[in-house]
Amino acid sequence: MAVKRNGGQGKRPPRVEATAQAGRKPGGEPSLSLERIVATAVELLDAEGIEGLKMRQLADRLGAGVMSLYWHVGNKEEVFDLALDAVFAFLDQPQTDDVEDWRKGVVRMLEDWRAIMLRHPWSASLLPRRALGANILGRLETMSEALSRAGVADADMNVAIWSLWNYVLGATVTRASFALSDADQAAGQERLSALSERYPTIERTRLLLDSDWDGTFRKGLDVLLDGLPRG
Amino acid sequence: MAVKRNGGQGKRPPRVEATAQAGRKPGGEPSLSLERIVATAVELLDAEGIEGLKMRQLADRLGAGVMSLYWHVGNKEEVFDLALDAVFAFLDQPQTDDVEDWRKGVVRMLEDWRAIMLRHPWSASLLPRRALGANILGRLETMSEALSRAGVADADMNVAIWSLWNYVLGATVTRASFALSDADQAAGQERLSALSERYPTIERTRLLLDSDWDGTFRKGLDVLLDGLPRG
DNA sequence: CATTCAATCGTACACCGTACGAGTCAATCA
DNA sequence: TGATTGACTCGTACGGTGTACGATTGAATG
Repeated sequence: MAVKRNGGQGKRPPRVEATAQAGRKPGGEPSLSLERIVATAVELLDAEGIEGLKMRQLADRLGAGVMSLYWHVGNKEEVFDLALDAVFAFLDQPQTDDVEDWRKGVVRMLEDWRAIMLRHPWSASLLPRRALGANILGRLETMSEALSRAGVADADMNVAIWSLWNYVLGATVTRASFALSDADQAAGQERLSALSERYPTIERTRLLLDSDWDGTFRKGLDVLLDGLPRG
Repeated sequence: MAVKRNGGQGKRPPRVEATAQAGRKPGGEPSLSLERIVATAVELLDAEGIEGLKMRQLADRLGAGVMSLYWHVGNKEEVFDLALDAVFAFLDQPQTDDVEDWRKGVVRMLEDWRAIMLRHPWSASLLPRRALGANILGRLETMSEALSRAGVADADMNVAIWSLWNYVLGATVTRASFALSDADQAAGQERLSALSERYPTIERTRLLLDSDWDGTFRKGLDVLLDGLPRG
C-alpha cells in the first residue's frame, strides 16, 4: 500500500532571495508552495463552497498546471484537511491567566471558534469528518488548560470538553446550514404551508423562523458552563 | 430554470394484483418504486458510506438500468434527502403523556435520535447540510410538545429545542467521526507521539483515548436538562 | 561537463452524474 | 378492433472529475 507516495513534503525552495520576496517563475508568477496552495484553497472554498473546489480551478487560480499540485499535496482530501486546519490557526492569544475570570476566557475561546466556522461555513461541515489537525488539537489543549485552571478535575475533563465541543459544533453546523437553506425561499415557503397543520408547536413558537441564533448559543452555553463540575 | 423536470412523483403502478404482491417485471425482479430505491440507498449508504453511493451501483442492486432511477428521483441529491428522512421514520411511539416524567420521555427521544444516527453514521454528517424532511420535522414537533407539556414557555422554546438539538447533533457527529478515524490506527499512533509533548493536558486526561462517549453524552444532557428554564 | 533531484506540467484514463431519445406495455378511447 | 396515450424502462453518449504516468526543466552538485 502506497509505496511510491511522496505526499507533500512541501519543503519550500531553499532559494535565497535578497528580501523576503518569494521565489518566482520566469513568467512573473510566484512559485508554488504548500502555503500558497492552502491559502488559495481556503479562498476558493469561501467563494464556491465545499463542492465548488476543483483541482483544475485551484491550479488555474494559482497560475499552475493541475498536476503540479500533486507534487505538494498527495490528493484532494489532503487539501481539505490542510484548509480546515489552516482556518483554525491562532492569530493572537492574549491568554488571560486570570483564574477568577476563567469563564470569560472560555466563552471568548468558544465564540472565537464559532466565529471562524461561521466565517468559513464549509469548515463546520468538514470538521466532523476529517482528522484533527495541529491547530485544532492546539485549541483543545488550550481549552483543557483553561478548564483545568478553573478547577475542573481531570476525571471530569472529558465530559466538560466534549460537552462544550459538541455544543459549539452542533450549534454552528446547524446555523450555517440554515443560513444556506434560507437562500432558496421556494422550499421555505412550501415547507411553511405544511407547517401550520402538521407541526402546530413548531409553528406557534416560530422555531424555524425567528431563531435568534447568537442569543440561543449564549444561553445554552451558559447553562452548560453553570453545570460544569468544579472542585 | 427547470422547465421539464418531472422529478419523482413516484406514484406506484396502479397494477391490481391478487395479493399484496408488488408488481414484477417479466424477469422476476420486483419493479422499481420510490420506496425500493430509498430502502436500497440506505442499505448502500450503511455498507459503503456517504461517497460510496453511486447511481450505477444503486441501479445494479435494484436490478434496473441506471437511467430508470431518474424517472423516480430527479437527481442524486434527492436520493440523499430521501434516505436521510427515511431513517428517521417513527417506528412506534409509546408516547408517555406522563407529565411528571417528562424528563424520562425527552431523554428517551434524544437517545433514540442518537441511536439512529450511530446506526447510520452517514446520516449524522448529512443532517446538517440537507433540508429537514417530514420525519425530522415530526420529531422536532414531538419534542416541542413534550417540552411544552413539561412547562417550558413558548418564549424559551427556541433556546431549549436548539440547545438540545445542537448538543445531540454535535455529540453524535463527533462520536461517529471518531469511530471511523479509530479505524486507521496508523494516524492514531502518529498523533499519539506528538501528543505527549505538545498537548500535555490532552494527554494527561486521555481525551482522545478513553472517552466514554455514552456516559459523556448522558452527563452533558443532564446538565442541559437541569438548566432548562421551566415555569 | 555530467549527474542528480526538486519541481512543473501535458496527456490520457477511468469513473462519475445525467441529458436525450427510443423502446415497452397496459389502459383508454374512437 | 385498431389507434392513442402515458407511465415507465433503459442504452448510448457527453462533459466534467480526480489523478497515474512519464517527459521536461533548471539549479545545485560532483
